[in-house]
Formats: sequence, structure tokens, C-alpha cells
Amino acid sequence: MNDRKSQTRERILAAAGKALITRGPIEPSVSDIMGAAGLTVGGFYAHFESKDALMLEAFSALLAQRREMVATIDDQLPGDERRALLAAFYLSRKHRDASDHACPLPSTVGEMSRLPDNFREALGEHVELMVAQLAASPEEADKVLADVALMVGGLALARALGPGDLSDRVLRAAKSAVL
Amino acid sequence: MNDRKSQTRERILAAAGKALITRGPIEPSVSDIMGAAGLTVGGFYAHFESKDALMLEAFSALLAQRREMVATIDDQLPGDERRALLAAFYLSRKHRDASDHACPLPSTVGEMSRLPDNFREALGEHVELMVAQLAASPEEADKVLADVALMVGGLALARALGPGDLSDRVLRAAKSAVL
DNA sequence: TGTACATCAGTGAACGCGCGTTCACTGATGTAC
DNA sequence: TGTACATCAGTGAACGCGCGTTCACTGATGTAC
Repeated sequence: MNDRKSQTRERILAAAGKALITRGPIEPSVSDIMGAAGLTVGGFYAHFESKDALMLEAFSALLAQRREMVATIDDQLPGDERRALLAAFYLSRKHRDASDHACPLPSTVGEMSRLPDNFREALGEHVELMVAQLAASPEEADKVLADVALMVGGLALARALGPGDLSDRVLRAAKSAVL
Repeated sequence: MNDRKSQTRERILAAAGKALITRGPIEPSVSDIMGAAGLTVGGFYAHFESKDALMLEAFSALLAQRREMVATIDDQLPGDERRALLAAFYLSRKHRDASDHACPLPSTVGEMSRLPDNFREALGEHVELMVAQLAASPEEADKVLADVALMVGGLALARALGPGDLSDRVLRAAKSAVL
């Protein structure tokens, strides 16, 4: 039935998202992802048009998931507090070490030029939506943009440094720098 | 003579650095780089042990170049002003669009987990040296770490967004967020 | 000065490998009679 | 209830391609006599 197939599709998509978070959208092979979903390569093209199409869908889904998470922050709080709460989670060691429900940006921004244009559009839209969600004025919009840069850079740097003292220090320093 | 060969080596290294800045250390092929240096693939291994070895050397050289650039900032100025000057250059549109003498971090941090450990070590050392160069106290050290995260994230994001208004806004917002 | 030879930077074809993608096939499931 | 057949999700081998790396060769340069 259609139901079994669409469940498998979800499984592949979830495996792709997980791989994307830790390894970016390019490195994981179709074999890797299908293997992680408990399947073999051959069946892949019954579910997705191409590897790029899969990764774009996984990327967009993860970004949407992130926005939903941001939406759970109490919107009665002043902007500064909301951004501080967001950063406290974003720049936590837990988020740095997570491969589930984590932000896909740190592993993806550096590879954007090698990806189809759709990725760029998805990123631009996400950033605009984040601003719309978190900023109540043009000045606040700039603060949101700067915070996004700080969070993505802080997490990317902390991961790049590998486990250790310096990585933790970067997270802490970035967290306390939120506007 | 040894001289001609070592000049060629420098040419390859420079081509690798340029490619690394815009495309990261993994995507450019040995062919690409040798071609950009006006040579053919075959001769490569007379100059470098492997592609990874070349890219590590290019990465380290670019980081050292960056530190030299930072060292030209008047060290009599107060820390805040020095960091603001650095950020003004780092987060300029010129730097975003440059493929020469630019920072290799935005294109590299996201790929660190796919690279040999030496890259991680080079990165850690660079960050520590930057802190040593720019911070006069532990509190200032944290500000430097946060600014590095902000600059790398801001530039990576601005490049990922592609030419356009949003990219410029990210640069401007990040610049004015420097501690 | 001119010829013979050694050196060695660079060439270009070839290698084995993993990749994204294709496709003929399998085998479990459900419907028709 | 039992047999025959259609459907279709998933398999696994094969494809063409670009990659990093190797290696026998070329051809310019400089030294020896």
C-alpha cells in the first residue's frame, strides 16, 4: 500500500537529515543514507529524484523544524530575553554534540556554492522568517541577523575545534556575547 | 636548478590557497589546482606528498598570513577599537568577495571532520594565537573568541546567501555587533 | 668551440576506487474467481 | 477455501565518470672533455 512506501520515504528523509547535520549535504553518499535507513541503494530513486533533491528536502525540513522550535519561545518576553534563551540552547554543548533535531546551517553554509540554487533560496527564506519571528523593529532585525551569524559561527567553530577546552570556551564566550 | 622547482612549488601553493578560500580544502581537485598553476597533474607529487598535505600547508600559510595582517593593527589602541578595526575589514564586502589574501576559515570550518587531525590542530593553534595577539585579559580573551565566531559566521553566512541585499545586511549587522 | 652525456622538472596515459544513477529482477502482498 | 495472477517496494549488479595517485617517458638545461 501507499502507506508503507511513504513511511520508508520518511525513514530515508530522516536518515538524510541526520547525516546532513553532522557531515553536510555533500559528503554522505546515497549508499550511506540508504544503509542508515536499513535499505539498499537501488531503491532510492523510487522515492527521490536525485541526491540533491533529497538533501534539499532534508535541509528545508530541518530549517522548518528549527523555526517551530523558536516559535515555542514565549513571545511575550522582550526581544533581548528571547534571543538570549535561543542562544543558550543553540550554543549549548548538547546542541554541539547532537545529530538529531540540530541546526543544519553550520555544516551547510560553507558548501552553499557547490549546491543547486534552491539551497540558497531556502537559506534566504529561513533567515528572513527568523527575523520576522524574532524582531519587532528594524533595529531588532539587525540584532537577530548578528545573532544568527554569531550562533552559526560559534557552533561551527566549536565543532571544528573538536572536543576540548577551547571548544567549550568558544561556546561560552559566544553565548555571553548575544546582543 | 633548485630555484626553478621551488618557485613552481610556490605557484602551486598559491593556487591551492586561492582555491581553498573560495571552494574549501576538499572540492578543488589536484587537476584544478595544477591547471590554475599552469601545469599538468602528473608533476604534482614531485612537490607535495598528497593533496591533504598541500591543503594543510596552504591552510596554515593563509592563517599565518592572517595573523600577520592582524599584527599590523596599532597595538597601542584599546582592545575594543582594535577588534572593531579588524571586524570592519573582515566583514567588508571586499573581503566577502575576495579570493586572495582572504580568511580560509569560513570555507573550512564546516569540513573539519572530514580532514586529517592536523587541520584541527592548526585551527586550534591559530585561535589561541589570535587570542594571545588581541587580548590583554581573560575577559578580553572571551571577547576575542566571540568576535572570531561572529566574524567567521557572518562571512560564511554572507557568502552562502549569495550577492544581494540580505548578504549585505548580515555583514553590516555583524559589524555593528562587535563587542 | 663543439659534441656526448647526466640531470631532472614536467607530461600524459593509466591504475583502482567510490560515486550517482539505471535497470532487470525478486518476492511478498492482496485481489479475482 | 484454494489457486492464478497483478502489483510494486526493494534488491543487487552494472554503467560511466571524476577522483587521487603512479610511472614510463620527454625535452630543456648544464657540465665534461
